[in-house]
Amino acid sequence: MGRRKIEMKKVMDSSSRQVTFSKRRTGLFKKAHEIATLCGAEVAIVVFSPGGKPFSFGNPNVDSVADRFLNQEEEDNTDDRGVRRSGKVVERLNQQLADVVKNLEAEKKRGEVIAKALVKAETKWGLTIQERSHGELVKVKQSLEELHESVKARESDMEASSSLLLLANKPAKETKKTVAKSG
Amino acid sequence: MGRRKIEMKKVMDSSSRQVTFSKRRTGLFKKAHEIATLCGAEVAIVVFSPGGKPFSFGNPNVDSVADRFLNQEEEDNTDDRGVRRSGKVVERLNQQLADVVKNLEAEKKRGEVIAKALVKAETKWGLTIQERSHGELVKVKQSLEELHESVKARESDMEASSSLLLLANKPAKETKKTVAKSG
DNA sequence: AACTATTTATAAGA
DNA sequence: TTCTTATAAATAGTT
Repeated sequence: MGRRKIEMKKVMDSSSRQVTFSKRRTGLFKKAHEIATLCGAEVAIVVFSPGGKPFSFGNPNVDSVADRFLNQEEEDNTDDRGVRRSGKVVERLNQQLADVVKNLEAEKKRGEVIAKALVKAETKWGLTIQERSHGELVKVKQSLEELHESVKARESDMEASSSLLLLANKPAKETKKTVAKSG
Repeated sequence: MGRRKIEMKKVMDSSSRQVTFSKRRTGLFKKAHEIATLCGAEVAIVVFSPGGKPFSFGNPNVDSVADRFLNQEEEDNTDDRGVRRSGKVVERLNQQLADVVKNLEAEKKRGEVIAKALVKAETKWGLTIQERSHGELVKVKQSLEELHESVKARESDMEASSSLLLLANKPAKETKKTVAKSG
């Protein structure tokens, strides 16, 4: 779209590649803004420049769109031809997933409320937040450590599951070993 | 860009709004593909149509770009002048968060591999994998989701704590800005 | 950063 | 929906 048509391959000159990136990023984000405005669509874009710098566009914002996408990607279990794969299993998993997500959303909100309250309190009373926040930080740290432990625990679970899978995958029909463990 | 210039406001006719969306989504993704190709840029786009249907584009793929973006944002705690905000505490917390997130990512991938393999196995062998593995899969997925959400919850905590810390350290100047961002 | 000659994207229309 | 086509926009090369 300019003085000449260009080949659709990587621009080799690093300098003009950067220029092209800047121009086109602007154009891309403009288009995104337009489709959002014209169609009431939610959009999120993340781009890394050739230099590795991140740029983002979001309407209403990147995070909310990303969350929405991730949370419902689980529902999308169609294959290339748009045919729904394995019914019940996926369906059940989705159900459980939905439950968990629901619970967590609630927790998340609770956390936000508390955080905001804290900040407000500080603003209003000018209290010695430092001490108070220190307590908070300690809690966070503890939680993180617990989480870390949790992750480690899960790792063994995963390995157990992997083994299971390997068994399941083998054409073997005789090896009816009692597949134990998971919790 | 067409027979007439149109106002940049929401198209009121639901039908033509859908048409506009389709056309522009195509164009948007094309542009994204081009900037990726020409500049070697990584791009991820998620769009929800006015009807609420999700569409995505990713190069190399949505998830990897999203991960890169999210992980990187956690690392970026510099202000406008490139000065690192609040020192050791936040730094440590960030470090820990990064570790956890890292673990999570690994878990997630492994989980996906297993899930896919399971589906394949089922298709290929027509075995009653379903029953055997169902319990396992459920547990794995559940664990992963719990873990994921836990991490998210922690992130909220982190932000809250960080806010408090920042307030406590209040250097007087009020600047936002984090990463290049528009929209 | 601007400036255009061209190429693209796309609003209407079929 | 898919294709056409008249125009508006984006942008490659230039200054």
